[in-house]
Amino acid sequence: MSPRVNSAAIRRLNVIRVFHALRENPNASQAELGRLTGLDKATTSAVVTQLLDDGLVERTEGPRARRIGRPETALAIAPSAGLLVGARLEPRTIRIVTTTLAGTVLEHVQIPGSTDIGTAADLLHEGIDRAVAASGEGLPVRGVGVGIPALMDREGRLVLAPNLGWRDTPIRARLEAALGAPVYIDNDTKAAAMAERLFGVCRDVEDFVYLTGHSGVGGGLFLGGRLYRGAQGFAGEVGHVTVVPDGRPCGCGKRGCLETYVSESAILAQAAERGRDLPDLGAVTAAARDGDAVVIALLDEVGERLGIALSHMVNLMNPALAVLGGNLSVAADVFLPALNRALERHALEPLRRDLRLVVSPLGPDAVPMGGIALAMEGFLSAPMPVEELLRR
Amino acid sequence: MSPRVNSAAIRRLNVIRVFHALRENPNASQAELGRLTGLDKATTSAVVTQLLDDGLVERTEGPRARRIGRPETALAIAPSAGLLVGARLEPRTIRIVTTTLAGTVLEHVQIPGSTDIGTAADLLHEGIDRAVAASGEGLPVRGVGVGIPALMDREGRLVLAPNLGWRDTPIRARLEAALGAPVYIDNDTKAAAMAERLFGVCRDVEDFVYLTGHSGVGGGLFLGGRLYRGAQGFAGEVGHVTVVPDGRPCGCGKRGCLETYVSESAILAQAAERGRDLPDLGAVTAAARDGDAVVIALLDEVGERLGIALSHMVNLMNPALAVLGGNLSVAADVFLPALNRALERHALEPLRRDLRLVVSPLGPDAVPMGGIALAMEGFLSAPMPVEELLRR
DNA sequence: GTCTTTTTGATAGACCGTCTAACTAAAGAC
DNA sequence: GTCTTTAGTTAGACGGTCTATCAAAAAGAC
Repeated sequence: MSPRVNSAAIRRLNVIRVFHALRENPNASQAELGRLTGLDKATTSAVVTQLLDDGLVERTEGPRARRIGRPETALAIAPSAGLLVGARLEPRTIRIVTTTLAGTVLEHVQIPGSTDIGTAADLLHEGIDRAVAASGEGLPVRGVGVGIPALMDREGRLVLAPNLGWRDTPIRARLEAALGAPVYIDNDTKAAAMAERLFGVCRDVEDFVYLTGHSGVGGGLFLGGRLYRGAQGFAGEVGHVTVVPDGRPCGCGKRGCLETYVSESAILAQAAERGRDLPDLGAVTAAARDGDAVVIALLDEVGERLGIALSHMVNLMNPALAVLGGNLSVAADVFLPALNRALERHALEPLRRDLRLVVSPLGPDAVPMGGIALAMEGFLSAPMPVEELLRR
Repeated sequence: MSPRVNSAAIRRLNVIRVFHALRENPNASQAELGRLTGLDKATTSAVVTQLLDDGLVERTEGPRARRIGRPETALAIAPSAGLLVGARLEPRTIRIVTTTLAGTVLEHVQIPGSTDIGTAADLLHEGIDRAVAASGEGLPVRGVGVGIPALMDREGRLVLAPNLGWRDTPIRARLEAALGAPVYIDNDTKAAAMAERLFGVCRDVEDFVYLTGHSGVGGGLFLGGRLYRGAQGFAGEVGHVTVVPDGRPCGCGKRGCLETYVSESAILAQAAERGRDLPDLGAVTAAARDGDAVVIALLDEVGERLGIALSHMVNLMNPALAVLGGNLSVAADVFLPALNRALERHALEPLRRDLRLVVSPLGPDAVPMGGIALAMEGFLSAPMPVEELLRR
């Protein structure tokens, strides 16, 4: 049965619109919010009044434009309205960020993780408590968002992490019980794509793909103005797209997967095979910049293979933008020419012509900020997702 | 600026829900429609009253369930409410279908096409006039939907058809001026996917991919309950996904595209290269069934290559269902084993495990019925109130 | 300094939705 | 004939957005 659509649903939708407009434009006036959202000024007034009453928005001493007419009163998301928590959960490290409801970062915490998923969840719980304590004096936690390098289903169960040995854990339920706050949890790359959309380089882009490298290689699809999760929640597994038939064996049991060539560990392994023992991707990139022909050739191959996979995405999904994040941004400038050559060879010209290719500006906080994005969306559309319906 | 959301928008949404529920369940009662759509019975009553007043719905002599209580009054989409026209426009043949607003087929027309896009458009215009004249006595045409084997942008301009030499033609505007009815026009495979969703095998599926072979190979993506068009409208170009590095040259200028191996002409060409001169795909399939090892090996390769491309789609989009249509359904049973082997080798296990693979039941009318689907959706969600539309 | 102009923001009232609750209608059950 | 049950209608409550109007507050004209 589909959710009911009534006046309350409309209001909720318009509250979300105004909230995001104000988040993107701090110190905006009511009149400006009306222009930004397309809402009537009477409606805007009603919505803003509600947000003020709810304590989510407050009047500020914004800089006044010295203009003719009655001066506007500046508004902003109230820092006292509560906290959001975002986290990246990985076996080696757990990274936690707390922000205001507007997404302004308050605290960073980084702690060691655990290869045991249960222990890792406990550590995350402790870390969040610590980060929240450091952030506010009695501020309520409005939502916790977590990104995990694993196949996550739509109910927040960890289904499988091929490289980590994690499987079948109802981690969302577990954390929600422990934390006593709403928990939103998803694949780390999907979370990062959301961060790119809300805080990064894709704010006005309705259709983009996000590619990231870390232990593996992940893809996040933002299609038609929504994060696309797929039937089971597993969409975007670009790391396991075959780029070399019968190629290198992968942790997933197949062969020739993209991530057996372009993940950090894969690049280091290939470098070692060619007689270059390097500690990390930074060293690899440095060697390439120093003119080491073997390493340059290797990164050329990396770019080419990434380009093949991206070409598939371009041909299939016709995105307006492709974002390279995670480790991929470290070496991006070195392999970009090869990647572009691969695009020219494999992507259909009219689709490639208007494709923009950018490096993520979010750095190592992309995934935790993705958690913030998930929590923010979850908090705002908590009761009922009308947006979905109205987009059809 | 986003579209305004007000009470009228809610009503429009609920009208659409009720309409589709009634289309899928002819002779349903108001009470049943309320249960199907989740709407309150008062709301259902209001919506049905409006639809009756507008003449879109009529009371029928449906079979009455002999049950306790007041008997229901059966409803149905009124055949007198108008016509929809669907068409497939190709250089060789133009196929036209007319239906009621409910999608019940009234007339089929098939006429020769033209390799000149302008001439083809004129022929389509004439053919539609003929089909409409044969269908109804003064029934208004509520919408015309057309599927074309070309890259179509979101405004209904034909951008490029690599194989046909067609490019840059504002065909939607042209037809709309000529026909005097709203025209909805899209890539043929996208249209066929819509047909599959409204009339075919995907009625309850929110996430599926549609693969079809004709002159080329096309893909239609239905993601998250919507037809996905991509940033420019070009999404789904699976025919130009590279499946063989440096493989056979393609009309698009690249090499190794899927459609250079699995389109009908490509299969015939490959058969000829191997000493089997066969007239069409039916003959190829027959030869394979008769045990011709060369042809069997060829179709195995076809299945394998299709499987590689489908694996990319599965890994990237995690669909619940993949539909094979067009020519692909002719030989499907022969190459299906090879296709499944390719899926096992290239698609991630948790994504493949729950994937259903089916052959389209719509046959050669898939694209024209897709036109019907486009026209129906267009008519229902036209920005104007339905009443206004009916006055045209 | 005063008046006019301009813009912001609030508010009343029209209008249009859905939903609750009460009602009427029409059949079978007894 | 009366009761029970289900279908469908309708009045009224409630809550949205939108139009129109008004008060407030500043700059500019004089």
